[in-house]
Amino acid sequence: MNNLNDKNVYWWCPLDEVQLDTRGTILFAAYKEIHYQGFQSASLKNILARTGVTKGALYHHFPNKTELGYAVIDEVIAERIHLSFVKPLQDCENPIDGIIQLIQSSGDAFSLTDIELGCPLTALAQEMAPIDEGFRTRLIKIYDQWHQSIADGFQRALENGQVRDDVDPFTAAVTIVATMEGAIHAAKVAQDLNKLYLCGAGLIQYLQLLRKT
Amino acid sequence: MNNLNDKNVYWWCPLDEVQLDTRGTILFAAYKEIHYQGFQSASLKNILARTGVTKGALYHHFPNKTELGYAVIDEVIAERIHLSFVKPLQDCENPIDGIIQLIQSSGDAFSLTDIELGCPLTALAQEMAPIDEGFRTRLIKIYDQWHQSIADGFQRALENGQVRDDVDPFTAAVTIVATMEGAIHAAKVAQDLNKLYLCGAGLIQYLQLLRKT
DNA sequence: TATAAAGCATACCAATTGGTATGTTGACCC
DNA sequence: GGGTCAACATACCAATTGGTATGCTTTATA
Repeated sequence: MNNLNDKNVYWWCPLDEVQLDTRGTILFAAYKEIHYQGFQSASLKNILARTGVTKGALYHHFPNKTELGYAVIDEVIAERIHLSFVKPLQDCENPIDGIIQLIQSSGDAFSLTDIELGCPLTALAQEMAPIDEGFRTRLIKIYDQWHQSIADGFQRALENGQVRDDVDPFTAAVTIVATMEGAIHAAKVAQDLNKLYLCGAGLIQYLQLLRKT
Repeated sequence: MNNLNDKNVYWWCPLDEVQLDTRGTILFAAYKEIHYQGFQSASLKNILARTGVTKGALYHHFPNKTELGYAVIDEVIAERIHLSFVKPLQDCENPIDGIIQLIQSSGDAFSLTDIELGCPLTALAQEMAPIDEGFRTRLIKIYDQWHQSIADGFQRALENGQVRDDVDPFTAAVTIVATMEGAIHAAKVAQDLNKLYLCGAGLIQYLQLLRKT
């Protein structure tokens, strides 16, 4: 089995150097451990060993492993997705231009390490959605916001006559998110950034075709 | 945590009633356990308990858990994906029509149970690709074949003048697979077939726009 | 019919798991 | 200066994990 633990700074994991209090230290280490191993296989022992924090401290701040997982979603992953994919689209005048720009800039930003681990949201959702309802509701909330932000953009674009009349905003939003997550997934399995670029190109072509001619 | 073990027959898991030899019984039970729990959390104890097979029998047919996982990919998942998504496209004259038909028919075929667990290929790839190279190489092989079958179709369509000249066959293939997997993922997290239908509609719109006008 | 090997079954094992119970320390408050 | 509480630290625990060693049948083969 591989070991990526030495690579600490990457796109999904940017706040590695900042000083954190004990709770934050645990939370962030848990996030990294979960991102790499998945939640069920994430080892508290590993988290404690890597941080130097003791078990007593962990169970002082979190009642159990599940609640620690919930906190990771609410306080780390949600913010990360919002910053990366939701916020950049919120104030653009043309959503198609905005998404294309997002695809291109994140294509530049992603390193091979990012691709090796893939999107933490996708990974956790794949693993935990069928198993624990608490995880699922927290994860779907993030997706809902993501979908909504894109759908809102398309709605405005529709009113401004920037996209074809037969485009349904919400349908387009869910499809685009699905393609983006599928793209990162494809690159992750292949361990090859080119797969990401390919899907990016395909998605851009799709978006261009949605413009009103 | 939920328990889906009572639901035995679904799209991803069709050969539940057929008689199997000991090796096949273990393999199939392992497939179901892995599909539900993931590989790392899949419990040999569970597999044995559910099948009535003993540990001695398991370790007679498989040297260890990892090799059992490999066998599940090679002998169960690969075949399942091929039958569901690759073969139906192999002999269609127009790939766009073929894929649209595939989307519609699998939209009908999928039950809520199918969506709850999602695509076994995606799940295993998300979990194991970064962790074990043996898993990754076996999984990427399946994706490669899937991509190639669609790319071949688009290549033919390009030559027949059925799609726009600016369509790159392989780019389109990877993008379409990404969207399909992303669609199943979205429906899985939402536990809602409507998300699947939405993405299906979005993907069909994309495909229609790829036709030569 | 003797022999070898495949096909299991039972019992055991070290290591790891999440979780808990109890103790200690320092800061703040009255 | 006694009391209180948050913030830890240490030690321990039952359960589960994948894996192994050994023994027992049944079947094919010579």
